[in-house]
Amino acid sequence: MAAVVLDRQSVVPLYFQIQQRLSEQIRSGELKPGELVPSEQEISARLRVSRMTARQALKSLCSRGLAYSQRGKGTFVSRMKLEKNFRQLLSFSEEMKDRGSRPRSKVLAFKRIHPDEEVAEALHLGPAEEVIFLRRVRIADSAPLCIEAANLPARLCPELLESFEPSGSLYRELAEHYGLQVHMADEVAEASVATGAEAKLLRVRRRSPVFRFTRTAYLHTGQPIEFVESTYRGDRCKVVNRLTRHLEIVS
Amino acid sequence: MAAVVLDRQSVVPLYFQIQQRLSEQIRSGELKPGELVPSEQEISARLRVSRMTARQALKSLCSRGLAYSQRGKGTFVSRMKLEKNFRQLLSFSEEMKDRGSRPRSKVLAFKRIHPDEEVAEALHLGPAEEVIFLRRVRIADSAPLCIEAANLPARLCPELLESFEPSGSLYRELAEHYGLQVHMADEVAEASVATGAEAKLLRVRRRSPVFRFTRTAYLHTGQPIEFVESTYRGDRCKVVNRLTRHLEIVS
DNA sequence: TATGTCCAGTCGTCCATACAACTGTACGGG
DNA sequence: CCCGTACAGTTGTATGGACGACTGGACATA
Repeated sequence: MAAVVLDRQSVVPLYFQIQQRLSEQIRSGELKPGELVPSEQEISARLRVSRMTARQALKSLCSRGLAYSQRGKGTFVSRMKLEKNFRQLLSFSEEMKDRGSRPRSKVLAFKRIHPDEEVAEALHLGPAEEVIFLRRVRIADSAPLCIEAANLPARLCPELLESFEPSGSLYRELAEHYGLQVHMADEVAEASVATGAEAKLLRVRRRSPVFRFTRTAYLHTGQPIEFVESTYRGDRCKVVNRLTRHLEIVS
Repeated sequence: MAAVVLDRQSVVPLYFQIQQRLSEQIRSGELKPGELVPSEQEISARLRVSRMTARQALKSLCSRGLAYSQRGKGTFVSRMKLEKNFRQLLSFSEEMKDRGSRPRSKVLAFKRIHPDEEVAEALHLGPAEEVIFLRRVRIADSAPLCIEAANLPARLCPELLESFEPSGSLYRELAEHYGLQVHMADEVAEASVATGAEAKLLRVRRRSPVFRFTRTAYLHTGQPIEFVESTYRGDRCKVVNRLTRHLEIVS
């Protein structure tokens, strides 16, 4: 494995090339869980990079959960299950594509409205600011999966009503037309049962179990871009999460 | 705000002191959302630290979601709602304490058993390895909140049956007695309705909405330490999550 | 006016080095 | 045999410097 070559002309940073190399070795099993990963010094010497660069590569490995460091001992490959498929922020369309389904939508409403207080608050709207409102039934594998009602600040996507085909992917439209990249979201999930109206739209029996989600999505600046309320069929979805124990140092 | 003093003798790293200082200024409103945070150079000059140290402070601010950096422009205070109360990995006891309730437990079972296949798989157990099994009804504010069934590898906490008072905090026992720090967990949540037996234990009506959680907790080495199945009353809990859009660079 | 150029400010990457703190092992003295 | 010391290897922190890439504005030019 020694015959490593870094491309020093590449636009890809050195530390990232190193991190990719190590990731591959971990995934392929060349480096097994619990084993020692090459030390900072070793990487530094072997690849002729400074220790700080080697260190940056190892740190990004750790932050991705593939390894962990112990002061005085070294850096080891994590025994974690997998680092895949854990709850990322995906749009409905992306999620379906991931699962190999073709997403479809039935549009119930698509208009510009004055939001209620909760929405205005969540989106940090000024008084009298309007939102684009989009309510859809989302369909996967020919059966309804959820009812979704999204609100977006009209100020940030003023031509959405004209340019967007409302059964398509909203996130893609935002990215391609307005350069708006959704970066993260806060989500609240509740367990509940379907109302009569919901049951009809979702084609389940009344009082069937459902998830109710309330989600606020943000750009990387922290600017709120979307507020969504959705109701998912309980029999067709699970919520997968990775929780970390972020110990606050209390000084 | 210039009269800043860093304690260079402290065990607290310089970058951390700087980060704390900036966090405070953001929280107190001295630095407002959207505003420019002191640049790396400015911090470096003002506090007489190297630029790398200033940089480390800003980076940790960003990773905590309080700020974001833009190449060529600067580092800005995030417009994010708050950075509190988002889903950390907390034990039941910790969570209750956070909310100001006194947690109680009714122990239904506490014994050493041979696990079924699902549990053995999740905990990476060898053949014939045993687990400590603990099943409890968790009570908050004098009313049942959930039923929780935990499995721990007996190898890692061999004396638990003797030393642990099973209505207490399991995580604290693990930390204090065995030096085992839970670091993260993967969790699957489903929306469902209570069975007759569950309804009785939770004191709700049959077919009331519930969350079913399946959680595997890990040490920072990735070693699985706990596998829990629990059923929460849907009317008494919400799941709050922060999702990030972790764009993989595809080379 | 419109356009292109230059420049200062900023973050991203990378280098070489140094010391502190911690771990595990080897060694020697009691 | 037990215990402390010394030492080599590792990560954590910190310094100081360098260059590249990008942004935004000032300025000159067409």
